[in-house]
Amino acid sequence: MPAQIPMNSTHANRIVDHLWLARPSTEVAPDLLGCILVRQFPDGTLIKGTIVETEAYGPEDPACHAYRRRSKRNEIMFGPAGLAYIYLIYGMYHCINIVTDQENIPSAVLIRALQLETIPPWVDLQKNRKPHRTAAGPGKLCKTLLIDLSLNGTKLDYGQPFWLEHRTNEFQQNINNKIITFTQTTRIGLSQGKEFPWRWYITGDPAVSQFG
DNA sequence: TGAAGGATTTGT
DNA sequence: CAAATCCTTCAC
Repeated sequence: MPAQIPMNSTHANRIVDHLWLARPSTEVAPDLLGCILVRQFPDGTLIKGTIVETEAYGPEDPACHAYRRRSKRNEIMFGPAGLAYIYLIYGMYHCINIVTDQENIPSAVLIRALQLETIPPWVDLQKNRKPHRTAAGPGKLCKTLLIDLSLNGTKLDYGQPFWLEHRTNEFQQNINNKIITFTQTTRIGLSQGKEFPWRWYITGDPAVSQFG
């Protein structure tokens, strides 16, 4: 049994629930900016990071893995909101998505970059010249948080290998006061569906995986 | 059954 | 700009 952390009321209110994620990915993706992805390991170790860059994928979207048909790889995308859809890309990197919208509507948000609260001790700081870019990019993010295919289909819930927490009040106030702003633009690395502006990031954040 | 290519990253 | 590297998809 993995170590359990007692859930107090402060904590419970912060957990992102499935209903909140059961909306179109294009609505959820910008809302996830500023939310915190928490990774919990079997020994209880927690690594937290603020989401600073996302991309939405959905039905009628030629860039979506499930655009053509349901398959063994993409079937998690058809599941209920709140599952983790993880896939292997270019034979060497993993990417993590949050499944959104209603069941049977293939839809997910790719988490492209985190601003980490603390750098995990297993990260080679010699190699990572800039600590704040340790989780900049979907592949590096999964490498840093030790996320691979074994976690595909996991529910994002308190006590699980990962869960989501809502924005802090301070973060939300900074949005309200326009101290923090978002940029919406086109997605990265696609051959189809390039024209859809379904990528969002925190303007000027140094952990955003790519500018331009 | 085989070939092409990918929601990436790194180093030349 | 090309390599690394493996799984999925699609064509034959």
